[in-house]
Amino acid sequence: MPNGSRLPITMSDLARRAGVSKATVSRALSGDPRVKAETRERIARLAQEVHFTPNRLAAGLARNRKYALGLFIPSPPRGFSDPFYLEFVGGVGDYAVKRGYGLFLLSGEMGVPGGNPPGMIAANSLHHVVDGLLLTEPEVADPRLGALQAMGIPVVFLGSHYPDVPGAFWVDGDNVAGAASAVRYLLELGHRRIGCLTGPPHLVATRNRVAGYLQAMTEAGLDVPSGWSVQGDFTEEGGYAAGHRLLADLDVTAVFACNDLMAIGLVRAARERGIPIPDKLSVMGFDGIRLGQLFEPRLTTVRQPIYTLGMEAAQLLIGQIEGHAAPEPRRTLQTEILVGASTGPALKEVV
Amino acid sequence: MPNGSRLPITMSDLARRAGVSKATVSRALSGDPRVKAETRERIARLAQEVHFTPNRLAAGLARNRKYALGLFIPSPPRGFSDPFYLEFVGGVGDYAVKRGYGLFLLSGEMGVPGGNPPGMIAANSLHHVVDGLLLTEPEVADPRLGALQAMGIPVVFLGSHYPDVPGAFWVDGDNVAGAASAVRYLLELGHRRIGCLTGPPHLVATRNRVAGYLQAMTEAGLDVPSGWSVQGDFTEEGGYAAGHRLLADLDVTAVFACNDLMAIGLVRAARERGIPIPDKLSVMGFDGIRLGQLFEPRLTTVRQPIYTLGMEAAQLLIGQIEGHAAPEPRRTLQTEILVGASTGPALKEVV
DNA sequence: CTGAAAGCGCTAACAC
DNA sequence: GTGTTAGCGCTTTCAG
Repeated sequence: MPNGSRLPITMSDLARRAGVSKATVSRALSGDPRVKAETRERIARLAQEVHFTPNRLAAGLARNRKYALGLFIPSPPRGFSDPFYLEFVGGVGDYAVKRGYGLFLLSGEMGVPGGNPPGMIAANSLHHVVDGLLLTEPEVADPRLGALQAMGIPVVFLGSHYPDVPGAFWVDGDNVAGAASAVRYLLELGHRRIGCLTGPPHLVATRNRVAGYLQAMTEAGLDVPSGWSVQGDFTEEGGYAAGHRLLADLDVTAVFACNDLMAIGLVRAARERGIPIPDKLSVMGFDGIRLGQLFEPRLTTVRQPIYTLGMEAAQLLIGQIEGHAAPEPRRTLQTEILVGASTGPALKEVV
Repeated sequence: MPNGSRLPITMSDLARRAGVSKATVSRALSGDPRVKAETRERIARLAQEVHFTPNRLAAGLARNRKYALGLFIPSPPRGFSDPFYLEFVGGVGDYAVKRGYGLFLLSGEMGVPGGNPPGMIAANSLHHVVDGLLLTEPEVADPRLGALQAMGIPVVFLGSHYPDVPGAFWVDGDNVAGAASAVRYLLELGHRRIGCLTGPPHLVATRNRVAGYLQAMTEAGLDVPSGWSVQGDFTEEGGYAAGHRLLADLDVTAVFACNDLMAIGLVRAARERGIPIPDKLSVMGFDGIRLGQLFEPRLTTVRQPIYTLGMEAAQLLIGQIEGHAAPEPRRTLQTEILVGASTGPALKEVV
């Protein structure tokens, strides 16, 4: 029980008991330097005693604020079912609450400016629900950004933009460098014929990871025949299907998959074709999801610091909402390689 | 852009344009039968035209409501990382929004009545944030229920209670019957020596699934030596460790694991011990998570209708909040068996 | 059937 | 330093 009575205690109650006005209580509690230190402390103590907690809705109404961030659930099949997002949500949530914000779960398409999404919230009532939005999976020339900017709603993306949008805020793992480091790791193992399992081309993540792949290959002076790249869709099933296409005639000794789920699908396809992993084919993923570490064989992958990304995203968003200019509206965090059992040295090639 | 101007249009604006009072607009929009049908329609049409959306915070303030449900993230390691919860969240969210509620993400312990949770929200400000709570993973004699009831906050659990709490609301898959059906499936395959990989005894889910296991075994006239049951903790690692203990001397031909994650760990342990699955050991899980279907071998399991559970949970909670007595404050949904490749016929036993 | 007016709990000028 | 007074946008008596 927060207090003796049934109804929660209000600021007026507190003011009455403290023998001051509501305004003073409000100021005292918000640390306004104008109230005498002594009164401020007395009020603070009293507030503690009676377990007073301000009503955020009322405060929000008066200040035209919601004290809530909206978090869009990525559309299926990826969704939160990608354990990756949980960690992200954890980072966002922990930081948001520290700053007095709640986290609203949203979903739906909201691709079109005026369109009402089918899912968890109507785009036009976003104003009344949250102060700002956290979006995931940016697309190339993402239409959501412009729509939201036009509505005047602060947005931070988990994922960078392409082409670059001047006013945009985002946090991201270093996809290009991460992918390049993955390929370099495979190169060190002696692989030369390295394929790439890409994602949907409209996603920025795909673009950047493929760019990293090509960059590392080029650096190594290697040619990349078009047959070495096949397109998946970031799902396990997609990786499986694309894997079969890629492995139809086994022209590569290693594959860099643009995410872990596809890597897993690829392994399944390889298994069906009797290709032993990692003996005859090395497979590397990207993300570092837990499933990859439970999988047999444990996936070698590029791990992103997703909890931290969540914290930073929330920080950026709240900064934008509260109007203190962010020193840098974009943050790129470094990735690291997680070595599993899905990669191994290249066979000596018999030329 | 929701409307021409920058600021969202308010009810007063609408009233002015319609040439009526705010009160009438409010009544018209809430379908109050007292307003003349014609005026109501005129107002509704106008509201459409100008893209009016009521401010839920203001409405909430006036009616002492938040129009938000709180959803507690289960504590790690299970968390949302269990893909299962995504589906649950989807069900909850879709229903909640249909009824005009948002979904707030919460986390933290809040085990103790007065205790402030470390996570995403302070227990004592719950009142100001949500109208009701959705909790998962009920424990035997769950302390949270009493604390929340004392605070006067409506609660619905995903999972039944034990011992039964009269005022409690919950939805659940039929754990007892589901577990029993799993065991019966193994019996049909010819297994007689069937082990059980249990969960933490303080969870109701463990209790019920083990009860179902024992029930089916007893029905079949089979004895259950204590060595056939080992305790896990609902994680993959726990299943792996417990699996090694269980398989140290292979006394069973099949194992029913109380959830999929543990079943996966068990398979890993069996693999390490050179026990082929399903040839020498059949393994069955519970839940029907996607990971189990991606796993090699695909897991035979008991699938719960979790999206539906989410819908029903939200329905129960909103009913409770809005004060219309639920016809039945508990709902048990049936499970179904998903046949994978982790189970097979029992070896003829050489007696 | 509709309007006027009083709040919901808090914040923010503006006084003093 | 602190109190007074208006609101924030909506709901809800109470009149009429």
